[in-house]
Amino acid sequence: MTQNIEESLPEEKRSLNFIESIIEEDLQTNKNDSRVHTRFPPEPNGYLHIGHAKSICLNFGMAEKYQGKCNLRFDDTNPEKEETEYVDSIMEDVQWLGFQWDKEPYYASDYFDQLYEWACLLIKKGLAYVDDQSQEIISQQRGTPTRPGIESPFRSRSIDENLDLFERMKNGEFPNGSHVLRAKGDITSPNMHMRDPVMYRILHAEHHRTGDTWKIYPMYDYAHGQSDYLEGITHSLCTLEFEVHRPLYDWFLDQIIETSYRPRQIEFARLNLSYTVMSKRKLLELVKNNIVNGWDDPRMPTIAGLRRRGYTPASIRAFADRIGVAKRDNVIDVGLLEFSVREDLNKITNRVMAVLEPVKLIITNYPVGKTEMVELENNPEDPQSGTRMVPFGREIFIERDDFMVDPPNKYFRLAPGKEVRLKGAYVIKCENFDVDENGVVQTIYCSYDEETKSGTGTKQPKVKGTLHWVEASQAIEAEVRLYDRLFMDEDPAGHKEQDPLEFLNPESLKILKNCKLEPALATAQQGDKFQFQRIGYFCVDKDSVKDSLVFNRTVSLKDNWAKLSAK
RNA sequence: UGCCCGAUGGUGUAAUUGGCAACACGUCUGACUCUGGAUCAGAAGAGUUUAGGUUCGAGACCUAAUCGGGCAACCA
Repeated sequence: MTQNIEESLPEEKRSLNFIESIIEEDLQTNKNDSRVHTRFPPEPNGYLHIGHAKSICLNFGMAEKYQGKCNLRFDDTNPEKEETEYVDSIMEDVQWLGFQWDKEPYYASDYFDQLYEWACLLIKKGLAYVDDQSQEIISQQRGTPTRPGIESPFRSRSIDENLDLFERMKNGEFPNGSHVLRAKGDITSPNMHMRDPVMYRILHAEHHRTGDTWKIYPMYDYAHGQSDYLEGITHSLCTLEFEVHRPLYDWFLDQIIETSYRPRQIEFARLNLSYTVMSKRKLLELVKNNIVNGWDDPRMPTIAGLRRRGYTPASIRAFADRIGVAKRDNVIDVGLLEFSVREDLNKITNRVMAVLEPVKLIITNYPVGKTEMVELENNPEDPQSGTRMVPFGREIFIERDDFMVDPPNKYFRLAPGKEVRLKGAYVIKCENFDVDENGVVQTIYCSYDEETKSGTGTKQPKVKGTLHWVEASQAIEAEVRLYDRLFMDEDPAGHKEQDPLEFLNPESLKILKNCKLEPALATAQQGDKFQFQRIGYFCVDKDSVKDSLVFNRTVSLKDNWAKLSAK
């Protein structure tokens, strides 16, 4: 767990977000005995994405900051949609992000008995009734946002009849859809959610935890606040679309609470990312249509996808920190996410040599058959990381991009007659090159100066460029997958007339087959992260097998040259 | 044409509760560099949606308008 920032910097007054302000006010007034207890309440019906990560960081973060607790609670009140598979992936993702929930995970389904009892209590208080009407009729009677509803003819049933009917619903005597339990709200309320909301529906379905014990299941509105109350939650943080549900959240609580303790629902704006879709439905579409290769495709904004892409938990937490929390709609630039990974990977990742699109380079005056070892720093940002020895020889590979027959003005790399430094080795000068019938460069011929060897200090001519390289005879081959953003439009889901799929980036995945890597990489393990010198950050994909490595590009290095040459 | 919420540089978030707008990303300079990365130094960019009002003083408070978002699952 991360250190409490306020503690380590007691004098520095950090500004508070609106949720922190509320919490600190509650702390000052000793509300709920000055406890802070939050919860992250996913429905186990899909994979978590970066938007959930914001919520996770917020909920667990508030608990950490104020020495409180945070529960993980599965909101499993709809047996038709929920599966154990999702429970497992959600737990994995939360822990991977670096958070640990209080005690064991909780489930709304753990409260089904209590919820049922409270429903009976509401009936006895004359505050709930069984409605025999169809879904369509009930919906019609509810009115519209601009027109009030009308009361159900079953609204005035006797308490005994309601109790009897509700019990028989529970016992499975009725088919799906034949009855519901409704709260007696105000059918004319300007807030649709107060117009006699459904508390229970009949569902003859197999629940992932309670099996076929229950034939009736509580609705979100009825279950959520009560679950918060049962767990001692103090601050129930959720997204803005639940704002209009808050009066109902409070209303249910009013009916059952007999203590001074009371949870409070606070809403914040959900995360939107540019060039990304975020809804479960649209993400599912990408998976179903095989536009991506599963939920953990490195182009997906899912936690699993980001993990496979090479994102670190720390980078996602830093991102969540930077974007802040407020109530206004927002669209965060994906660039900020990318900045956050680069920042972290730059600190922790070892530099290695990898040539993605190789072209052969022969140093004509280097002895035939000779190889030597040169010493390279593992990570200049981390003095503890040490150095390693890398083979160098007469024939090497360099990046095709790093040579131009007819270079523009500010090209710092290799060209006929030009000199460059080979990283960690010698300064070479391009003497000649071969092209095939299409004019594609086949081999580059250079000369080297033995006295320019790195680290010897004997002769250090000023050269503008330094290239990465891999010695040819000992190079290992690998597949490298270059990932880019999935959509070309800033807001792919924001067009009324057009489907997001119309904005797919045809180059979101580019597979390079015969990349040349320095031999030390042969032992790289799944998940290992590196900086490919001068190119970007890469990690070993799960598709890797021994002697056939696959690397994913997490993110490129910031490329000023690309910007320059685009001008 | 109802109710609820929101509106601060390109983006996001602040402004210690009324005292002439700060931070981060991005952008642009320059320095340094055996990664055109990183790092370092600096700059540009908003007068806070609009109109009234309260006040000596408003981004903060009040009223209205405008714009944006949400609400009519037996989903969460």
